[in-house]
Amino acid sequence: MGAKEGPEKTRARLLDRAFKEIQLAGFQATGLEQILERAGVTKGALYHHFKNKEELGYGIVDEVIAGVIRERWMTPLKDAANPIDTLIEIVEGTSFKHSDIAAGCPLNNLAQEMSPVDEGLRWRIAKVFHAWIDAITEALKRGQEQGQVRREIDAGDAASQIVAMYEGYTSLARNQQTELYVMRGTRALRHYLEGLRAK
Amino acid sequence: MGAKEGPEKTRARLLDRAFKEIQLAGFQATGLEQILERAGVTKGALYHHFKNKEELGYGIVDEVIAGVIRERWMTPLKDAANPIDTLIEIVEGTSFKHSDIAAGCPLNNLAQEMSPVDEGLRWRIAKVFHAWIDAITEALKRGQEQGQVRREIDAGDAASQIVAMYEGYTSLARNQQTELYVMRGTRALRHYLEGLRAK
Amino acid sequence: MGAKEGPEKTRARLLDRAFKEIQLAGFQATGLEQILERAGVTKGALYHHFKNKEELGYGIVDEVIAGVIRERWMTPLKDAANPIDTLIEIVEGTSFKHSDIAAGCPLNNLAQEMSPVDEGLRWRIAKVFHAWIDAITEALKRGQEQGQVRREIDAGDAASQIVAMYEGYTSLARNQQTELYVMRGTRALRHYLEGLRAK
Amino acid sequence: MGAKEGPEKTRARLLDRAFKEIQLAGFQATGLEQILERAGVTKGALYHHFKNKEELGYGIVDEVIAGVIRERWMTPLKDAANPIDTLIEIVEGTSFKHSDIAAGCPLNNLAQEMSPVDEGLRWRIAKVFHAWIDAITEALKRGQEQGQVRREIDAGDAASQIVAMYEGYTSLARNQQTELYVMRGTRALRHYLEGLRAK
DNA sequence: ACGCCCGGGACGCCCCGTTGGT
DNA sequence: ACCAACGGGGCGTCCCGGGCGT
Repeated sequence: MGAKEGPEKTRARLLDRAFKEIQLAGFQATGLEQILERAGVTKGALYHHFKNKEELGYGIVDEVIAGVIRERWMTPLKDAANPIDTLIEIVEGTSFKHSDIAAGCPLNNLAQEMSPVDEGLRWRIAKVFHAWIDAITEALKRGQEQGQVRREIDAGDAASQIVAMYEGYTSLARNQQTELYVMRGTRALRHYLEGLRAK
Repeated sequence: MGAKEGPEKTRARLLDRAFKEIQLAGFQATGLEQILERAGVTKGALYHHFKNKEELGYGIVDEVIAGVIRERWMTPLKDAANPIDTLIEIVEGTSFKHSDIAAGCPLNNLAQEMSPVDEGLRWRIAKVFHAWIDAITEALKRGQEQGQVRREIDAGDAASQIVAMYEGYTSLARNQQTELYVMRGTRALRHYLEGLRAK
Repeated sequence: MGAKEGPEKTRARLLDRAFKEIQLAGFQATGLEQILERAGVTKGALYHHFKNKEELGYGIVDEVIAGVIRERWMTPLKDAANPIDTLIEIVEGTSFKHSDIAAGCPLNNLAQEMSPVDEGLRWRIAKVFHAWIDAITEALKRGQEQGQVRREIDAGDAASQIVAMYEGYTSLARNQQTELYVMRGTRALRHYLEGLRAK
Repeated sequence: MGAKEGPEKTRARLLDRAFKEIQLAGFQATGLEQILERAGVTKGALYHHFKNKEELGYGIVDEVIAGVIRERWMTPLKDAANPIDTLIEIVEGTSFKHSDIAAGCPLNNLAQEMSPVDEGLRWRIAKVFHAWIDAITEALKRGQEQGQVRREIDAGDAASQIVAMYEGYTSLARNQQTELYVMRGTRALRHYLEGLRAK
């Protein structure tokens, strides 16, 4: 089976595999059997760890996706010498791999698909978005205090702008399946970020 | 039955109602029976006009959604005296109604949900996005010729930026269900558009 | 359209095409649309000539299939100098073409598929079988009077035996899709028929 | 519920009931829901044991029908002192009950209905027919070795003749719904079998 | 506690034979 | 003779519990 490594391992396998499958086909289009098969786990095990598909989704948002965002954005920003430099680095690190372009941003994907369908999921996704924007806001505020970021801008507005642009371009790229919009997106974001620097 | 106004009317009712229901719950989560019931049309009529649910989706994209975008964006831009003024008007016309915020942009909603699930749908959505960006690009180019838009900017880049920002903020607002991101979005877009004006 | 040749022509086209399609896939598995398309006739026309699919089936049995049997068996037997010679000729005329083997005997096909499903159809098929066996019986009786057929055999029994063997081997061949059973069938039938000759 | 006797029991119930219903109305005309209801089993159970209706059909052919034929023909022949006596016993054991006449031979019924519709089913049915004829062939050969069966006949041809006659008369009887053809069939078969005896 | 097999039903989509109005 | 509309099922899928074993 591959299991026999303790329940925590099983749970992690489930979350990990479910996240990947859902990323490929969307939440509703992904059957539990499919996840189970790929994870090498049985239905009994799934329902031991999660009450239902919805709660599996909660786990994915709260643990997997939030983790991805945290690792990619929050952690680097936490102890960044200069938030703008760090943000540029993050943005420029965007993958140009075709599969990554087609994958899009997991948080936004789930948000768009599930927001009207499942209030609990919507709410959890909203929390992650909020935390994300908040982390950027805080970083920019610190930048303002340190004289690296222009004082007259509203940090919250700027953080929103960064996330909105990021999601907007990522969405476009995902649908168009072209590098073009990834390029335009990173360029536009860098341009915007440079414009935030204090003179 | 409520019909009896010719087949074209029936087809239109189907498309219209399907669009609305899908906008509320997403494509996959919306059952055909539900659409049928609300439209006051029978299953036979549906399958007379459309081969299957997928082709109904194609009709929605090609006719309904493309029509909405065209009406809201393309038509005003077509004979705009000044593209930037017109774009600002469009952007500022964004509804703050709670239901509209929760609805989001139908094109982007479908794009995010269905792009990985249905290639035919993805392709049709991509075409609409392309036409949309193209219309803005052309309008900006005309603005450049007429000395209303800064000559040094790339019209295509700017058009992408406008659409990306619009979709990004709309997505955020839809998930957060707050006016905040609509406000931030319109403000940011107006700011961006003003920055495109020739001095 | 190809029509415009009077209603009788349309009806004939319908029957003919329906017979062919049903022969290929069975009665239930053959959709009306399929028949209609191949016949180049519209649904309205079909329901003008036949009350429903069932009655179309009746038409096929009474007119097309009965006609085939009549032409192949009854007519030659009607004015046969020697019934045994004629029967042997008929039997040896069996086609070895792969498509004909797979087609089987239309009467028996319909009989096996539809007898438990549609009493009206069963009854009409039974009538055709009866007429068929009857024709052979009569021919054999004439043969007995003319001293060509052994007097001690029961003509009805022998006629049944001929039809039963014919249908039995045809069924086998159709399912096995091999010439083998056609060969064995014709050989066995000829052998049996020879055995009926008066010494 | 009625079950709770292990999965094997459920599967058997499904096969058994499906066989009976199909025997009454044909494969295509028999709805799964109908089978399920009569079997006292739910759809979930059905699709746990079988991939789809087709595979249920496979199960019926391979397990139920093949079993019936085996029990009725193969097993008695296996250790028959004299194959001809045994065959006559089998043939004379044919039921004259009206419901049995109308039922016909399950193997031939399925063969005629489904051979052109489902290749997988056709193939499986063909295998059973082959095994059936083969068993008779072997028995006759043993009879030849033991001096009970005439040496000059071809055992394979004779076996085919037996099956073809059996199926032919059964078909006729099923369609005509008369004992007449069962009588004629058994009489003809006995006559034929007696003719095979070594003098 | 953890995992597995078997089973449970509710829909989901779609196809089919059919009927009005012209 | 025809187009448009009708609506009943058909099969299959999906998410989910319960009983057992370990």
